[in-house]
Amino acid sequence: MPELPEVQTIATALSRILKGRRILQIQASLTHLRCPLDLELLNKICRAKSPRRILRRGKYMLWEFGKAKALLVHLGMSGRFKYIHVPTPLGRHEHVRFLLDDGTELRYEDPRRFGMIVPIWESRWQEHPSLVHLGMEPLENLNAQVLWQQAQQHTIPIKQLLLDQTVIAGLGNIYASEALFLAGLPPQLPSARLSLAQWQKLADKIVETLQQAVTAGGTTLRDNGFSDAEGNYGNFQQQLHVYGRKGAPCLVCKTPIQCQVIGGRSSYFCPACQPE
DNA sequence: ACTCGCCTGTCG
DNA sequence: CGACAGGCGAGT
Repeated sequence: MPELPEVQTIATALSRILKGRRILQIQASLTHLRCPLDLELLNKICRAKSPRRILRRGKYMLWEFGKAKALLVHLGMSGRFKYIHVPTPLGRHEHVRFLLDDGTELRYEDPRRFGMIVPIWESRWQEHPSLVHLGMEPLENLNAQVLWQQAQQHTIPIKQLLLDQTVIAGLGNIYASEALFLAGLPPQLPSARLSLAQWQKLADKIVETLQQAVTAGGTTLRDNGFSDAEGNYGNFQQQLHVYGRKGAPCLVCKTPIQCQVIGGRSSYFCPACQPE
């Protein structure tokens, strides 16, 4: 479940690894992840080339090889990259190999196969259907006024709205819970009921949380096992206030943290610090 | 706006 | 051994 900070951390690590390195060949042991793997086109784009840059948009990564040549990569639930610089037998879920020109390789591992690696050829990547509907980029153009306006049209709980990628791109379960805690807002509050001032505070806390998580290199928990392509773990788990802390005392007021399913997702909050 | 299907590891 | 989480897109 990599969210924006984890995807950013991975993109940064991949940029380091691929800088000045050419991709010799892409191999795959499966025909599909979430989408079909078009090996032929993937190789056509990447073979003997080095990505100009690796960008992130929401939870997507873009490996840009040219104006109209790119790989669109999403890690789904369990996708990760591993940098292999010592001969290592192929793991059961290491589905895609990127062989590099110095004898090292990148492997894409994804037990649940919800990720995607999609070649974009001869169309601007900005227009790809997966990207075109994404909402605001939180670290670039989060706008409380626009959020407040959009929220007027929704009846769903605020926590659920924060996970809607067409509204804000890149937030997932961990950081939505944390931002709501810091803003003092209960996750079940109907979206349309937030005042503009509350949206301004929430937007600030979203930015603050994500920036700190990027600085910490993401969040590594037992159930996500996150590490970047170089095997570095994140540190933000030490700064979590509510996520995964059901029954534990609130770090501010010692009230036990509650967990409630909202929109089908576990939502953690402090009933005292986030009153209705 | 809700439901389903895609998957496998982990938990009860 | 069954239930379930969980992002996203397609279908209703």
